[in-house]
Formats: sequence, structure tokens, C-alpha cells
Amino acid sequence: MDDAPQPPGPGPGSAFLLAQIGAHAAMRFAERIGELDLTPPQTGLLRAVAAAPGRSQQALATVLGTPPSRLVALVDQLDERGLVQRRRNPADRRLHALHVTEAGEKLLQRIAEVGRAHDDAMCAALDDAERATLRALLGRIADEQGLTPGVHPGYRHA
Amino acid sequence: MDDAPQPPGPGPGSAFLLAQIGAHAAMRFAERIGELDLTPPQTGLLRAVAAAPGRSQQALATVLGTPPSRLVALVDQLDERGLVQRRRNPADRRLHALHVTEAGEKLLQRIAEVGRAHDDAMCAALDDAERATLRALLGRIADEQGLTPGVHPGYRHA
DNA sequence: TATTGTTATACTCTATAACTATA
DNA sequence: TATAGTTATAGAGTATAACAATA
Repeated sequence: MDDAPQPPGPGPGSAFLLAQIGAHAAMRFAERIGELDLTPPQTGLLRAVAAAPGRSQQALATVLGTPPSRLVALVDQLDERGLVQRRRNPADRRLHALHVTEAGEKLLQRIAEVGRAHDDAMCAALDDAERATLRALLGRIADEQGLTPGVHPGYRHA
Repeated sequence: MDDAPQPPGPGPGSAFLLAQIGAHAAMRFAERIGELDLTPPQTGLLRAVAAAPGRSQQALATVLGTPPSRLVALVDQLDERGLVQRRRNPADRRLHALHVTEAGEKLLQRIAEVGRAHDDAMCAALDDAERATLRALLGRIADEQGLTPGVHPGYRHA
């Protein structure tokens, strides 16, 4: 019949709401970029490469908090689709410098559009001033918690 | 040397921050309840049983959004530790009504303490008034997005 | 025949560790 | 020998679907 009764007092804490809404946001975002034939990890890597072109796979793995072995398959997938390129470093031929192709740049623009639409949908309950307030509070929490900007931990990585 | 450059403009949207902070909050919570020898799914089930004693496993599976087959193993784990009980319904012997034991109730109190500490740590960057503001904004988002109170989607389930 | 709970199977994802090529 | 990248293996976790008991 009815739902589970709510606990007495102030209700769920902010931490639970953050985890609950965060998981929901991640799922909805995955659905949206799925229409671009991308997974969240692929999207995260593409953005990470674009953010600082020329980094090695080791450097990327460290920043993203993922084992280098996992990055290989991810880079393979984006490489096969012509979204990123591996370029050998002549000075040290062991390194693969990663770069985004033109097709990758175009896709990143579409990803940005998807992100804005997703953002708008997630904040549908709030007006502009409230969204700015939320954004500011979340930014301070992320900073205080030591989270790396643009890197999604745990999922791993969006 | 330095980190990846930040994108121009307003920075990351609220949706990304919500997903990022939410995943972080879930991980930190998992660490804390791990000291009670509990996983997030076990904790979520225990709280769901306590919220409405006597429900069948089917009913729990529906509410939690998990396959019934998965609930079996989860209930087994809590049952073996004496935290919940399966009670046969004499009227319909197919049903297993789930109840929390006294030991389960005691553990739930400790879980609540852990939750409060976790909540406080996650909001360390904010003062009391700001926490109340955040809590209100998140509550409205969760409501507008149709999230079930107390149920963590996606992880599955915290 | 339909439903509850259970078990069995298969699949996906991930990390660990071995391997190669360059240095 | 040490490091970047790759490949191979194994493990955890999950869902799908078959099964037994009760209705």
C-alpha cells in the first residue's frame, strides 16, 4: 500500500541524499551519452585527453585513478573510432602521447551539449538563483573533500 | 607539473559535481560501515526491513529495485549473523516475512551513529545554515526526480 | 496454472600479474 | 635494471533463467 515510514526527526542526512542523487545523475548521464555510443569511462577519458593533450597513458592512468592495463582497452576503443590518436615520442619510443582528433573534438562538442541538457534536467526543481547557490555549495564541498576537478571517482571514471 | 586546465566559463555543471561528490560520499560511507563488517547493500537491506517489518522478499526486491535472486544471498548473510529472521506465514507458506532481531536493532543504532558522523564529515566545508540550505535544495531535487526515499539506486543499493 | 523463494548458469567488469619493447 | 605499454589470467559481482514448493 503505502511506502516505508520516514525516520523521525530531520529525515535523511545530506550525505545520503548526495549519494542517492549522485548515483541517479550518473545513470541518467550514461543514458544520454549512450545515444552517442559512448560509455561514461570513454567519455571521461576523452575529456581528460582533451584537457591536456600529449600526456602518456601512465600519466592519464594516474590522474584518473585507474590501472594502466585498463586504460589500454579504453584507448583502443576510442582509437578504433578515430576519436583519439597515439603518437610515439621520438625521444623516448616507449611513450604514447595521446591526442584528440578533429572527429574527437566534434564529438566533445556534442558531449558538452548533452552535459548542459543533463544539467538542466537534474536541476529542474530549482530556479536560477537556487542553482547558483547549489553550485557554490557543491564546489566548496568538492574542494574541501580533495576531489580532483573533472575526475569521477568510484564509478570508475565518468 | 600542474593539473589539467579548467574549462572556461562557469566550470563544471551541478550534475557532474553531484555525481562526483555522490560517488565519493558512497565510498566513504562504505569504508565506515565496513568497520561494522557490513557492506552497503547489507546496510540498505537491514534498514529496509526495519522500515516496514514483515514484508516478503518479493516486496523488498521490488522496493529496492533488485532481482529477487540477489535478495536471497543478502538475506542469508544477515540471517546467519542473527540480524534478521525469516518467518513463515501460516496462511501462505510460500512467503517469508522478514523481521529485524534485537541484535539487528542494536546494529542499526550504531549504523545511525556512523551515518551522523559521515554526514558531518561530508559537510565539513559548510556552516549550519549552509547545511540546512543544501539539505533543502537536495530534498527538492530528489523529490522532483522521483527518487524513492531511503533507496539508493544504481549502486545497488546502499 | 501462477507465484514465492531458491539454485544454477553465464556474463560483464575489473584488477593482478606476467610479458615485450624500449631505455 | 627499470619503465611504458600490452596481454593473459583469474576473481568478484551481477543478472537471466531454470527449478522446487506451495497455492
